[in-house]
Amino acid sequence: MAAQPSPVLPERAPEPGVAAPAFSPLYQQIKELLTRSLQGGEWKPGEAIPSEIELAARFRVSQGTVRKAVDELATENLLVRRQGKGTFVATHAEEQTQYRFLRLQPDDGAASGLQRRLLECRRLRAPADVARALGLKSGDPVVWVRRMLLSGATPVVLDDIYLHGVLFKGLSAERMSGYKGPMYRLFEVEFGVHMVRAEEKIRAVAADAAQAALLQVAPGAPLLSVDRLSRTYGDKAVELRRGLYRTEHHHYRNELL
Amino acid sequence: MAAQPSPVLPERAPEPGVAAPAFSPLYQQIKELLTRSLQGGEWKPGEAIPSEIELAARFRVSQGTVRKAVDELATENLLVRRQGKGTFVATHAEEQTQYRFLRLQPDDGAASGLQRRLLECRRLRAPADVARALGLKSGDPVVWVRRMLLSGATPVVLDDIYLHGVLFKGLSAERMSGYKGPMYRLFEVEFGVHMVRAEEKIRAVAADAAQAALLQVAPGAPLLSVDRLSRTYGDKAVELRRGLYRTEHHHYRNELL
DNA sequence: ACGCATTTGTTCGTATGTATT
DNA sequence: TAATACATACGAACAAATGCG
Repeated sequence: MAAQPSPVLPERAPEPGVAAPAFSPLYQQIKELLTRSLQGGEWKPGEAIPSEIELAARFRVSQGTVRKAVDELATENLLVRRQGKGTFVATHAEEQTQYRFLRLQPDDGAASGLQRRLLECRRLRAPADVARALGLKSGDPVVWVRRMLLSGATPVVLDDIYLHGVLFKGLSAERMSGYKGPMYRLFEVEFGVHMVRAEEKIRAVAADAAQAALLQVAPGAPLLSVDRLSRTYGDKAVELRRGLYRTEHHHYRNELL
Repeated sequence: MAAQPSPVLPERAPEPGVAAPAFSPLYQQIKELLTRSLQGGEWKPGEAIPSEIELAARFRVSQGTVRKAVDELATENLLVRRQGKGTFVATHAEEQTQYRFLRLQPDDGAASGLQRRLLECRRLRAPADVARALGLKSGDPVVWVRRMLLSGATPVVLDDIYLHGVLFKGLSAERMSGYKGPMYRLFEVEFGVHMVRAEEKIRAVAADAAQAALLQVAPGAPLLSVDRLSRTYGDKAVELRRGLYRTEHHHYRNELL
């Protein structure tokens, strides 16, 4: 391991006016350095990061300080600790729950078991609202994907997905349709884009004619509208997803802490 | 290391049937003891609990072990740490955000500023579904509250609230209408019931005639239906709340981690 | 099957820094 | 200024889980 002398050192910045932080605890600095390594791809999703001892040596801090930094990254779901094995970069590729971000559940507890059906996959220029959400300029290239999730024969979810055009350059219908497993896994494995968190805005809307036809409900039927903005390392927004959920036999579940 | 007289002692509980943990780390035991003290009312919401040093002495463990237990209770929002002052029991009575559990937001960022209007407050016998949710027998007494939240003159939320009848014995319309501030504060101050967490099930529904009239929308208009089950210490369910939200100018916001 | 090395998990102790009163 | 309380940081030891020889 390289020498890499002390991270940034507290060093009491002389802040006169407003009380800016201007200083952060050692473990926060370590956390920041770890995040940057994740962002830079030094360790890829699914891989193990160096042991706490190694990291402590590399950053010239104690094991306990590394531990606190790793703890926080683990509670934020960027890392996963496994006793006796090591600490691993979180991944969508080997997850117990199929859909980590999908909060929709059948009203009876049963396992979801949803089938995918790909409807569209096309490159187009970003509409104004999509561009704004993804931090692009209006007209910049994006990939548009439309797909459905079905429970048996009945449609349950209609998703319109807009992806950052540059990051997802080679994405095509062929590439998607040949794929088993969650979309976020494909993003990760094929494009090296790992989603770390997301934010959703939920509304009740009435189905218009086209949506009603696709979801096999009456026009005007109430649907749950879920706008999801997903972010990768560094909180960079890379996906905007507009979902319409049928909620006659499913519900969106949320824990309030 | 010290002899460690130990608080509860792991002591291999003789669990015959199911594979229970039967052992838990010291800090988990301390956490459990602290939770029990909270539940028993030894420290009330808003009060300070003893310092880490005192707790360490009381439980015969190190300060670090107490710290870890308190850390977890703080991340679960049961306790609030304040550097230099102490650790306090979380309370709804002195909160920055008015409604801790209400995730509804105006589409433009502006502050909510919702007015309350009490419609009903009555004691009745629990319907089967309410009883089941609250862990009561069908027909047991519950308090039913119906109220609205309005943004200016337009209704936004219609809530039907069912409360555990025994715990909220003296609750009446007079007592509520005279009250400023969030309902959960009233519950806490007047009835000693502090809500620690909740779980919501969200659907899109069509407004029936009565709901439409109250919320001033067309019959059949899409509404967000939010069923919330709130729990106090020990995860005891004490409130079932059925909310109907108008989402033309508001949305339900959720963070996915 | 057994033991050993590795890695994270738990617990203790101590010292020092920062915020509050 | 001093006392108190939480926050940070270091070091050490042992426990538990894992994987390998």
